[in-house]
Amino acid sequence: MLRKLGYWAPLDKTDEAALLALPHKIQEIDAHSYIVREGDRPAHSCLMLSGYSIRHKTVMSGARQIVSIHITGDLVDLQNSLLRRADHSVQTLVRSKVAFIPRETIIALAQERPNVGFAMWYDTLVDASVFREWIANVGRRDARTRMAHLLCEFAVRLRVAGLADDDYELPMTQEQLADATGMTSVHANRTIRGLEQDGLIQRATSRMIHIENWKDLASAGEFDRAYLHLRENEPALD
Amino acid sequence: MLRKLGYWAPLDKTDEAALLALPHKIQEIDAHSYIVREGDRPAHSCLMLSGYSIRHKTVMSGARQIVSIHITGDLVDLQNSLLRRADHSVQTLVRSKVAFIPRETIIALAQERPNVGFAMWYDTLVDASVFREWIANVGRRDARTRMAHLLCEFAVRLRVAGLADDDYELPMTQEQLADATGMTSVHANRTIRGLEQDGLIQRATSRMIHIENWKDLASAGEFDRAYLHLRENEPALD
DNA sequence: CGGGAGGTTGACAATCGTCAATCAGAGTGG
DNA sequence: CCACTCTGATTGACGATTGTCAACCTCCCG
Repeated sequence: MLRKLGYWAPLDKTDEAALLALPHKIQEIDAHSYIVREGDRPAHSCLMLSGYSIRHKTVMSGARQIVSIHITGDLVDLQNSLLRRADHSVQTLVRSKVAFIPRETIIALAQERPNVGFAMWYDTLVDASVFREWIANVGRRDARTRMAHLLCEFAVRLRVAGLADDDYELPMTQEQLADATGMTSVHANRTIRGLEQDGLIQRATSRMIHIENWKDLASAGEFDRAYLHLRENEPALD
Repeated sequence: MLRKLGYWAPLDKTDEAALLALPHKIQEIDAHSYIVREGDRPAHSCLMLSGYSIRHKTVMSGARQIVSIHITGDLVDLQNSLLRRADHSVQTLVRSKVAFIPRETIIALAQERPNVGFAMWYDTLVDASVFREWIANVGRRDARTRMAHLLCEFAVRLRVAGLADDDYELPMTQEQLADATGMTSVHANRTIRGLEQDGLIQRATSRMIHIENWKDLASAGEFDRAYLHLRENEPALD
């Protein structure tokens, strides 16, 4: 479970053992519950063992912006817990299982085992790369492109994590999709229907996405997976 | 010079000495030159010794999005150099002095000296927090608010670095401001003139900004410096 | 069967982009 | 010192994308 960290950096057996030996508390969390709230001083980091969560910020006018979406296996809260004060909230999308790990033990482990520290640092760097792509996404692409891009990103990440094939569950309401892409829920609806009507995706229910035509969807979303910094031997989607 | 890292994490004398002993090559770089291009595999990280630089991405339609702006003292390129492949470009805004440090020596130092490694990791975490704020900025705020927010961020960062007081140089064209805030240069012009006409800022030339009324500007920009994760004893701007 | 959350649709308005022209200032060569 | 040129700033008219408001629908669940 905790081994996703080894994805980029080489970890030996003792590193892995040390990770697995980290003290942690596993908890089932209801859908739509907050794990961390903006302004908190969280004492724990957390790892998604199952389910999905989002990170979001609230601007003063009251609007919400989702800054990232997390799937099973993601280390969600390094960011908030290592910095002292949470600059954003973390919330589950569905009922999820989450492992909480005390902040100090993570820092201590990073200092004792440089390999592990580097792996976590690398994870932070990849996170930052995704953030940069999202800035470009909301800043410089139109609604249709943004939405297609989000669907592509989600598909690739689920695939890499071994959680989906061509069909996948997108556990978000259209309002949440809108908050992630910087538009209104009405426009999100029109946009996603547009993609469906053009034959790029199919939706069995509003939450189940089937990618009809990966090439066209990726092209509509101007999607290039380079920013995810996957391993080079990772198979392409189509 | 290299000591800004000690801002957040405690570094002892030997850590500082090790940082200063890093092999590096100092270079003067012309205005508007690329330090790294998207797609490169850079072998060096760099530190701004003087001047300003930006990081930007280009979307397929050709539009450009600036994802961050860097000032003297910033460690600019940890992101690109540690990840193997640059997902964005780095470009100087003005003639600048830059120290290049080989990627491997940084990684080695981080592993030998956990304190230094943690300090650099922390720097990455703060960078990521700024990215998140920018996602919210371009995703959920209107043009006027975005522009005011950018001006506030720049003012605070320059102030903290000891590089400016109430007046400061904003070494960007309006087209670059537009690329940072996700609008067009025409709209950036109208927006910044709007702020000036409402008495929030004054401009001696188009590059010299004087903040007339910090409270109103911060409020117009919905600016809350928490996301910069400054030290708590950092004095407020006004 | 009723209630509620989320999805869908239409009419209209506001923000912002596009295109194109003009202006201002800095540097350059004669 | 002056014409020339180039880049960036400024402005107006117009159009496109996206937001707002409001209604209605559909499905799920107790």
